Amino acid sequence: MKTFIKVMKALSDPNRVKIVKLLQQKVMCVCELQAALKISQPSVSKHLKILEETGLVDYQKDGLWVNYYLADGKQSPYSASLLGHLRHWLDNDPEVAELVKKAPFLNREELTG
Amino acid sequence: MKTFIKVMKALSDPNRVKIVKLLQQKVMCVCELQAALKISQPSVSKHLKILEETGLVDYQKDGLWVNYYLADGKQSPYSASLLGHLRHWLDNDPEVAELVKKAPFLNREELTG
DNA sequence: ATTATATATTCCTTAAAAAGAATATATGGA
DNA sequence: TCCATATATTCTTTTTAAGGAATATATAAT
Repeated sequence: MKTFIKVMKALSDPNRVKIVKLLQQKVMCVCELQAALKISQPSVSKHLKILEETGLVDYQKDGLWVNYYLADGKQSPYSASLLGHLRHWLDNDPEVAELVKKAPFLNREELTG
Repeated sequence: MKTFIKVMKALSDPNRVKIVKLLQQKVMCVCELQAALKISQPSVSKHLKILEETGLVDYQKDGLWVNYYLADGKQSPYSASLLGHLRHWLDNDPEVAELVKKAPFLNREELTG
């Protein structure tokens, strides 16, 4: 029950769902997600931690950058299933569509200059 | 996005998830759910309202009693999908298993005597 | 070593959710 | 009409979650 609730809670926040939809487009660092979502950097980091703890995202460090990407969901069947559905769910949501459209142009080099 | 978040939030509470699992067994009135979950009657009513607003459960009045049952989920693809998964998810959860086992013996006549 | 910078953590404030007690509503029966 | 009862709603309190500001951590470059 606990792990199920955790996954549901993780996906009960619009910003976290947006992060998932953004990571479907490409691997992103914290600063790129921050730029896309227009919320503070600490807030992004905290959301990412929650997503990571539920097996929805994973990361790999690369120097100063931390690259986040969607997990394979093997950690729980709930994560795997929801990640699967979210591959198409919400694609028609205006806010999500907007973010997805801009995703390719997010560039950590430009953001950090 | 809003309806998706609503469904996720609705299923982010253990008592509401338990209600869903109980209603998989049979149609139940508020007092039967209350007896099963061991929480207050107002609390059960409020949980049911949340589940109903997200298209997860529906009800039919029968005199003083209100019979709740699982909705067909047609209200949203998210509800439908989650209700589908929950038909087998959590069946091995100890708490859920216990509730499910006792469900057949919940009887509104005995509870209300 | 010192500095710069990307990210994580802590702290605090505010908002949202859950619980029960008390109360209201509605239906059925005398 | 009056009473009993199943459920819904309101009110209040407590807990949980989200946000940003400030701070800490870690890595890279000079």
